[in-house]
Amino acid sequence: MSQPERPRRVTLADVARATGVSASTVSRALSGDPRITEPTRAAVEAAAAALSYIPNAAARSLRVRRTRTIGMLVADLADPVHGQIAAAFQAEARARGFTVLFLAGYYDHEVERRALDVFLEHGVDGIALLSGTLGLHEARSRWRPDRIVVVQPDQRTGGTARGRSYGAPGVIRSDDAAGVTAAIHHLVATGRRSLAYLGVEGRPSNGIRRDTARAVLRDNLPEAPLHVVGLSSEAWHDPDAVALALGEPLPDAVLCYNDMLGLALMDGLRRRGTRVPEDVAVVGFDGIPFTALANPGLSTVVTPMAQLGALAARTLIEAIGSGTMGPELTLPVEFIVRGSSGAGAR
Amino acid sequence: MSQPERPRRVTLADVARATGVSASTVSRALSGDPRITEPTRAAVEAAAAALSYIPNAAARSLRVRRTRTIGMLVADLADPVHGQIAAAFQAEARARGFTVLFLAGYYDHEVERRALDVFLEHGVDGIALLSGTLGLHEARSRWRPDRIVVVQPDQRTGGTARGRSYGAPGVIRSDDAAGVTAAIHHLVATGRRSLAYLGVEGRPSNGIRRDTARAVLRDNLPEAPLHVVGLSSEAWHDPDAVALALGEPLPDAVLCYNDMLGLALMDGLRRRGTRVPEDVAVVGFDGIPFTALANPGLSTVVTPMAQLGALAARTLIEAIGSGTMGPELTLPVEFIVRGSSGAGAR
DNA sequence: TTGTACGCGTTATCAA
DNA sequence: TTGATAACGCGTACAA
Repeated sequence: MSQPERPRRVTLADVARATGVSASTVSRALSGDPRITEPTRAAVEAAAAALSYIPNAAARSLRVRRTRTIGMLVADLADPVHGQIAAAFQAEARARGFTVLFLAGYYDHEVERRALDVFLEHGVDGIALLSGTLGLHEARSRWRPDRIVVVQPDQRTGGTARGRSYGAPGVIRSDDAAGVTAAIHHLVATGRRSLAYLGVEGRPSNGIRRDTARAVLRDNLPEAPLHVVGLSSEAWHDPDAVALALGEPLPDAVLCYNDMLGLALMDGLRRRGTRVPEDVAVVGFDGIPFTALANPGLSTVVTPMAQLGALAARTLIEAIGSGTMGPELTLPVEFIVRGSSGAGAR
Repeated sequence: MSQPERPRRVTLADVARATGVSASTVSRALSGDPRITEPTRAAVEAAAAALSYIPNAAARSLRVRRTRTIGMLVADLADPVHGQIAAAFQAEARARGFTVLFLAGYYDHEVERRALDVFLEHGVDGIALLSGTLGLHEARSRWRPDRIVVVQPDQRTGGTARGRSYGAPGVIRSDDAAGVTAAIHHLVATGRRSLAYLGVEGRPSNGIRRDTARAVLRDNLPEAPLHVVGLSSEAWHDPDAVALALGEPLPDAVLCYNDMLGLALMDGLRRRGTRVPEDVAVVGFDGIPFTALANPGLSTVVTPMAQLGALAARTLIEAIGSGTMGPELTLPVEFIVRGSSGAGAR
């Protein structure tokens, strides 16, 4: 009974035949063309439903040269930060009638270049770059610059001077520098005197966080320069190694590149008997939900992930419609103090 | 200088003109047809590169009726479990030359139905369903049953008898029942006597975990039936409420539907002064990385997320190639004991 | 070994 | 208000 005679897809012509009109009438009726008479439209719609007609997106986009599809290049779908931004992006895009094609780049330049090609082959109407190694500059040299947005780029896009950046349309970023500044101020104000920065090598956003931390600390505590340590992106899987990487003597406060590293550091310190926050204060970055559930809670700079994603989609889709890309947008971050950087005792 | 004169896309014909051959020769040369002479191929490739020719996927798929595209319907991209599975799925698909179109369903049936339509419009070669409310049955009634895989379905797909399931080709699942069984055995064996299950309403996989827990407990501790509590999917944002939901008197062990709930419960108990694991043992489910970093570490049933995703992609793509869908596959889970369910003291 | 001709399913133009 | 026709860019059967 389940003969493999592949059931050829129902087309406009089939609906036309069933209704007794021409294919163009069906096309117009289904696209809501106002000059189709009401009974005709009703008949067409009934037939389309009865045959469960599904329009062929390939044929349409071949004809109209638009796909209502956006390509989003994500560094790593398994990363909660990227996942949250991607989810918000897709939700906003969907609300505006766009479909999102996701590709992961895994911080591999070759993969990312290839992903761009895939987007172009599929004729996307716009492209969103989320983290990763592909610079805005390179992407824009390969395709229409007015249809690419970048979320959270390196500080080197556009000019940047101490957190104030200017002139890079299509860039949606969070104010990492302000977040780092707040964190350092907090640590110094609560009596911490030897600060370290635990970074992740090769992440574009690592640079601005580290450099800002260094600069702010220099302004506030000139005699004790920032101790900088760089780890691999997978380092947080091994808490002991993370704690060990800090070296001796231990600093009394550590700002981490992201929350996972912060959580791993807390665990590593705990395992060697160092108390957080009494001996060492720990601050993370990103504001993933688990920071609130940790014991003690992890102080962190909260990136507005949902807004970043939604705003990126909105900006891109409006640019697709209008032909001009909106200006660079910087969203504020929030620094949340929790137990991991509590003042001394408690 | 940046005149908006849209730079018409380079086509096969353009490359042909530049090379001085016909379009079909270009097509053959670029697709590696063996009967194209070497110098011709080289010339074509040079011209294609020089013009930065990008093939038009819409035109191709219109012609060959294949897109080498797979649609994956994910319940929630922001959920770490789904993100991990999706990432592995995409990686495997990419390695086999397929592009993945992701859509999120947010556990909304209407949205999921619409997502299916989008996939069909785009002419995907296959569909993967990850969690969500859309049953395998409904999906298969709307499209080619032999090109749909489901990851982690409700236990009601196919027949299931105490963890043994049979006869549902295209289903890739983890052995949740075995994981729950191991967890309950562990809790009973370490002296816990009043057990509770903290579930999430409306999640397909909640049923099998809860029912298995109840059945296994009945077999092992008939005099103390499982205390079942159902929470909303967002409940974990409020740790106090989660702890409160357990009621009085507190059970001495709680199995949670997922790790987020487990982490929230630990935090909520801590905030009201209840000790984990001394007073209450807590066990999570999924094995997200944060369980290892929590304090104490959260015991959990580890779902093989990466394998689930990769295997789903492999199964689906092989079915697309061969025309027959492989049998149901159940991957083993691992139960990891950590501090949160330690025996009594420590 | 290469070129010619056709059709995939749609929409837009033009004519009726 | 509706229908016939052409074209979007590609792959392939057939002819050369």
